[in-house]
Parts: sequence; C-alpha cells; structure tokens
Amino acid sequence: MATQGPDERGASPGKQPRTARGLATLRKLLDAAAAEFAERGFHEASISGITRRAGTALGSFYTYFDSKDAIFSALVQDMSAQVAQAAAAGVSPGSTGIPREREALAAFLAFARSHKEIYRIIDEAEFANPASYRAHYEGTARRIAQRLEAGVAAGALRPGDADVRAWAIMGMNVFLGLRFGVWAQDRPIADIVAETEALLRDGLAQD
Amino acid sequence: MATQGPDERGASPGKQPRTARGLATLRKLLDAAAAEFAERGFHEASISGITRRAGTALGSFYTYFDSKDAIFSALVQDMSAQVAQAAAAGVSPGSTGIPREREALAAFLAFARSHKEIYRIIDEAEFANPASYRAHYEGTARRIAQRLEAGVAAGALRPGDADVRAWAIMGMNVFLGLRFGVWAQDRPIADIVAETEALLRDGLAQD
Amino acid sequence: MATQGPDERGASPGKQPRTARGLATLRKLLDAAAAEFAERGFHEASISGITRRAGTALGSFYTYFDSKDAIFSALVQDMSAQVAQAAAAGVSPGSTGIPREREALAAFLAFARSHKEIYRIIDEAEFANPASYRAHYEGTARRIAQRLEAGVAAGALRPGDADVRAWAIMGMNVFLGLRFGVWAQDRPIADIVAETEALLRDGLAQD
Amino acid sequence: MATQGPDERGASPGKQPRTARGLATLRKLLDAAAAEFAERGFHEASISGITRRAGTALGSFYTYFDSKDAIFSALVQDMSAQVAQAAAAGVSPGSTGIPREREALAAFLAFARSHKEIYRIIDEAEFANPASYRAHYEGTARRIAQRLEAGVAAGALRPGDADVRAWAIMGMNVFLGLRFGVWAQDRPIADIVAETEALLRDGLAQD
DNA sequence: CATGAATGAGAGTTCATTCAT
DNA sequence: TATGAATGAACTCTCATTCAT
Repeated sequence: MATQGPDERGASPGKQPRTARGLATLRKLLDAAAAEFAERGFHEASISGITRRAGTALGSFYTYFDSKDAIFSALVQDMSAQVAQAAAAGVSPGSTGIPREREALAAFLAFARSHKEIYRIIDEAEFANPASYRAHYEGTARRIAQRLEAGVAAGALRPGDADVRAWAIMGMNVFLGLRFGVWAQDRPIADIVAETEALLRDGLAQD
Repeated sequence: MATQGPDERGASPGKQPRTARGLATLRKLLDAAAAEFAERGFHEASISGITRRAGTALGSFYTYFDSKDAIFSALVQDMSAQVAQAAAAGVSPGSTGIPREREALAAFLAFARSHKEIYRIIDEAEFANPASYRAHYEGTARRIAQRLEAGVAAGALRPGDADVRAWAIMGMNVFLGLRFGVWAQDRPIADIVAETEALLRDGLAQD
Repeated sequence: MATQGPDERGASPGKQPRTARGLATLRKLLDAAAAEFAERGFHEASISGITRRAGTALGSFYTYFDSKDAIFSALVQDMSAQVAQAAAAGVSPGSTGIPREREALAAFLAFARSHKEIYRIIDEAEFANPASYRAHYEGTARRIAQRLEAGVAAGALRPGDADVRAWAIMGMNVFLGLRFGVWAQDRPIADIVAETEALLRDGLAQD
Repeated sequence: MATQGPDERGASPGKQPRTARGLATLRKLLDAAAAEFAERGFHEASISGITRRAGTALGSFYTYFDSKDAIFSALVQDMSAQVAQAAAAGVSPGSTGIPREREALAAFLAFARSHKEIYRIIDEAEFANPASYRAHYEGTARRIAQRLEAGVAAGALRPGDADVRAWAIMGMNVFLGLRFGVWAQDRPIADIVAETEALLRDGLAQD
C-alpha cells in the first residue's frame, strides 16, 4: 500500500499545499467536510456549507479538491482506516480465535458509540462513491478472514470457509453496531459482546 | 395489521385512482419508478425519468403521488414486504431452530440474486427516507427474534438474548446477500448456506 | 344596461344551463368561486379548489365557464352591482346634497363590514381583470357625479367640477371602508360618518 | 427611523455585495425588477424576465435576493419612500393647513404622472405582500394626520378627528392620482388641485 | 493563495385546460 | 351533462463549478 505523509493526505492529486498557510486551510476544509457530511449526508451537504464551516472562501475549496466527490472519497478512506485501526487497537497482542473476535467486536462497538457519523458517511458511499464502499468492506472482510485463518492454524478454530465466515461476522458486527451503538445505547456493550461470543463459540443449537 | 387491496397500494392518500384507466397508469408509474430508482439511485433518479419510462406525461405523476419522496417510500415498503414474504415462503411448515434459519437464508439469497435492486432501494432509504429504513430492519429483526424464541420454546435452541441474536443473524444474512447474491455469484448458494448453518449450529470453536 | 334573467347570470356565453340540474351546478360553482377567490385571492385560487368546494368534478367547471378569468370577471361584476345596490338602498327617497352623501357612506361602511371580501375581489381585479376594475370605479364615480349634479341643481350644493369631486369622494369612501370597515372596526360608523359629513359640508378651514 | 447607506439597500439579509462589481449587479437587478413588475405585475413577472432585462445569469438573482417575494418587498418599500419624499419635497417650508394639503396633492399628482408604475407595484402588494401594503398606507395616513394636527394647533384648521380626516384625504389623493394621473391626463393638474382645495377649505354645501 | 461573484443546467412541482368515457 | 385522468408548459430555486481580481 502506498503510504503518504500526513501532510499530503486528502488533497486531490497535484493540489497538495506548498505552504504552511495552505496546509492549515486544507486541514480546516477536511474537518469541516467531515462535520458537514456527517450532519447532512452526501447529497444534502454543499460545498458552500463546507467552506462556511471552515471559514474560507468558496473558491478556496477548489484549490485543494477537484470536486465534491473527491473530498468525500478522501473522507471515506480516512473513516475506513480509522475503523480498522480502532478494531486492531482493541485486540490484545497474541490474542487469537474466539477471544480475538470478541475483542474486535467490543472495540468496534465502542468506536461506533463515539463516532456515530461513520455509518452516515461510509454507508452513503454505497451510492455516492461505490468504489470506496466496496474497498472498505472488502478490506475489512479480508482482515477478518486472515484472523480466522490464523485461528485455524493455531488450532483455536475448526477449519472452514474463511471468506463466508468473514462476511457473516462482519455483517453481525455492522448491524450490532448500528442497532446497539448508533441507534440506541439501551444495552451494555458487555451483554452484546457476551451473547455474540457465545454464538461464535458454541452456536445456538441445544446440544 | 391493516390490509389494503392491491388496488389501493402505492398511491398517496387522497390520490387513489377511481377508474381502470387510472389504475393502469398508477401501475405503470410504480413499475417505472422501481426501475429508475434501482438503476440510478434515489438522488439521480428523476420524476421525468420515471414518467418517460412509464410513457406518461410529467404531470400525471402528481395525479398519483405527492412527491418523489412519497413514491420512494411506497416502493421501499413494497420491497420490504417482498423480502419478508420471500423469506417466509422459503420455510417449510413446522420447521424450527437451526434448519429454519438455514431455509430463511437460502430463500433470501435466492431472492437477492433475482432482485439485485433491493439493496439499491432499501439501503438508500437510510438517507432518503430513514423512517422506512428503520421500519424495515426493525420489523425484520422482530420476526427473526420471534422465530428464535419459538425455537427455544421448542427445545431446539439454547436460551439466550433473542434481540442480540436476531440482529446478529440479520447482519450475517444481509452481508452474505450483498457479497454472494448481488456483487458476485462466484459461490453456490448451498456452500454459503452450509457454512453459515454450521456456524449457527455449533459455533466456530475447536471443541 | 342589458338585463339578464337570474338563470343566465354568470355562465359564459353559449354555456347557459339548459336543465334544472345544470342550473344547480352553476349556482354551486359561483358560490364556491366567491368563497375561493375571497379566501385565497385570484392567483392562489385554483379551479380544482372551486370544484372541490362545489362538490363537482373538475371538468364540470368548463361546462359553464370558459376560463378562470371568465368566472372571476362574472364575480367582480356581481360584487360591483351589490356594492352599488347597497349604497342606493341606504339612501332615503328624496334625499339630496350632503345628507345623501352621508347616507351613502354609512350604507357603504356597513356593507364593507359585512362583506370584507369585496376589497379582496374587486381590488385584485386591477391586476387580474383590469377591464372590470375600471368599469367598477368609473361606474361608481359616474353615479356619484350624477348625485352631485342633482344636488347642485337642487340648490343644495355649490356649483363645481362634478367629476373631480366624484373621484375625491369615492376615494374617501373606499379608504374609509378599508381602514374602518375591513381592517379594523375600532371606531363606530357614526363617528366616521359625522366627521366626513362635516368635512364635506363645511371643509376643514377655520372660518 | 434606521437609515441605511445606499449600498446596503435592497439585498436580502446576509446577501449584501462585498465588491463594486457585486454592487453594480445588485443595482441592475433592482432596476430590472422595477421595470418587470411594473410592466407585467407581480404574478406575471418572472425571475428569468428580471435577469434577462438585467443582463445577468438566472442564478445571479439568488446571489442577492432570497426569493421573488423578497425583491418585490424591497421594491415596494423603495416606492413607498419615494412617494413620501415626493410629497414632502413639494411642500414649501412653513406651509400649513389647507395650502399645505394643496401642495402635497399637487406634488403627488405630478409624481404619479411621471411614475405610473407606483400603482401597479404598491397596489399589487395588497395581495402579494400585505405587510408592505399596510405599512405604506398606515405610514402615509400617519404623516397626513400629523400635518392636520399641526394645522389645528396653528389655528389654521378647525379641530376634529385627525385619523378619520387623514384616511379620507389619503383616499381622495390616491383616487385622483389614479384617475387623473395614471389612467388619463385629460385635465390640468391645476384644475384638480383647485377643486380639491375648495372642497377641503369650505366643503361642498351651499352656504 | 485567497476571494466571492457569476454561471446555467437541471431539478421538483403546479395547475389551467382538454378530452375520452 | 358529469366525470376525472391526462397533458405539458412554465415556474421558482439550488448548487457544483469557473474565473477575474
């Protein structure tokens, strides 16, 4: 994966700022865009809303971004990376198998509660920017599948179809995050995690 | 639940057609709208696109619907009902517990493959018509939870938190449908169903 | 002035009703139109609003009237005639000069208080149907001028320019009716009439 | 009364131009709107007609005004102020009582003859923007009433009800302006003024 | 680099009028 | 004569993008 310095992150190609003043303007625009998209959604959001929040002139937007799509896409990638990082950060080193999935879910639920805008932004990309949307979920599924394969290799999990399992687990996590993280916080995270862990460990069947 | 005859379905309140000719026009508009929204998405879709497909005058749209939102909402509810019906129709009578969930997933995946537009329409409601969106997923979760409680009562499933389980299962199904039903059909439905059944029955842990 | 039987009043030429049923429909449409125009004004009023109030089908409107303009014009003429009749009815036989003007003003103010819609309808004709508007005010001015000339002939009034006087008096009456008849009834009609009579009789100058 | 610099006059709140170029565009739009409303009336006037006359793009209208209503309202207030100023400017300093009313009428008639659009614009506000309409006539009546009270205090006029007298005089002036200023100029202003002055000074009664 | 005015295509919606039944 | 569906021109307003300063 190509890495970029934090300074360059976000601006459209050929529009990276060259001065400290420009860098500050870019930063303000990105923050303002995150707020605007989260609050109003992609279509309701307007460039003038973004520049108004950022305190810059309308024209300055196009100094750093090619289009509304471009900044939205940059934002989705940023959110996607944040989600991945939050999940990874919640996992203890050496953890594997079911405990590892439990930790990832717990971290994700906590992240969703404190970043309710992720659904608003990432999910709307399904329509506004399908490429970022697919990239986000395919990347997430790939990481889960790798964890599961590692768990199998370690003898912690039964062998099975990692791809199908990964999409199933990702779907569970996403919907649990939507319902119990974003829409309402009427249940302790611990309960949700415990119930899900039981499901993943032993299934639902009466033995 | 209030039932309505098929004649009344769809048109905005006070705009039901009173003649056969009107009924036919309403039908054409609904079909055209489904195609337009599926192909272009809510925001890109236009009323004139709908009436062009339907072969009616622009103004005729407003003979039956109050607004673009109104017809979209009608469509989402229709889709939601179709999904529910497809899942219910795929289940053999008397089926309960894990087999029942397997049958529901199989039916849903088949439905998704033949109605790829459902995601485009229902998921976009998250932004265009949040009320329909929540109603769809909350209704679906409720039905799953009831199935699970029945399974527990029948002794087929271990007792547990039906609500959390229902959202987890719904999430699995939705993402499996998106990945293996809509985005690509690179895997037989049977494989996906079998792997998921195993997960639900016994979990993933090496015993 | 061409007189028409009450049966024919209102309908556009060539559209007079030929049956009792038709006559009743025409009547309902005229009443409904008066209410609709009074309440919403010419431009906000809609044909469908009129037929809705009348309880008839939209198409039936065009059985009796050529257009929205046509029914509005018919209504303005009707209102105009009502105003003239009210003013005439308030005058005692044989009355002339200043007392006659006082009586006409009193009658008009009373009429305005009980028919607040006249301003809404007649004044809007200035824009929606200028011909009726001019006809109304020119006709009214002519009647006032004739009264004044009769007053001069009878020796009750000083000779002078009847036309200018008539427009001046009409303007007084109209604005007093608007302010003290329609906008607010915060003053007894008797006060207004007395003050105006004094003005007309003796002028304002300190002798 | 709050005064505003000519630079700020007209544009909707938050839409004042910040450059000379913007100021020029605003000016063109206001002039074009006055012509368009005068010629076609409020409802027939269109934003595109205004921008066509102004030679600007359609969208530029919305750079300075929130809506058609907003610019109309601005125009009515402007007209209202012009009328008041014309009447005030026509009065010699120190003039009071009947002569003062004569001068005001003469000035108003001259103004009406050279600004025939005032009726088209101000009177249509009765329907399109009732608040401005009432503000105009109530303000005018108040100014007349104050003049009359001053005349009484100066011993030039008999005591009486200033409010009723003011509305009566305003009505006279308005209708004389409509008939002899706007509709036709078939009579010299001097004749009209003389006849009206006689009426106001001595009334109509044969002594 | 920043500014903000200018652009114009395109949207949703209304409603007077026509006409087939 | 009554009905109500169909028509389509016309409207106001939005906003991503461009560009002169």
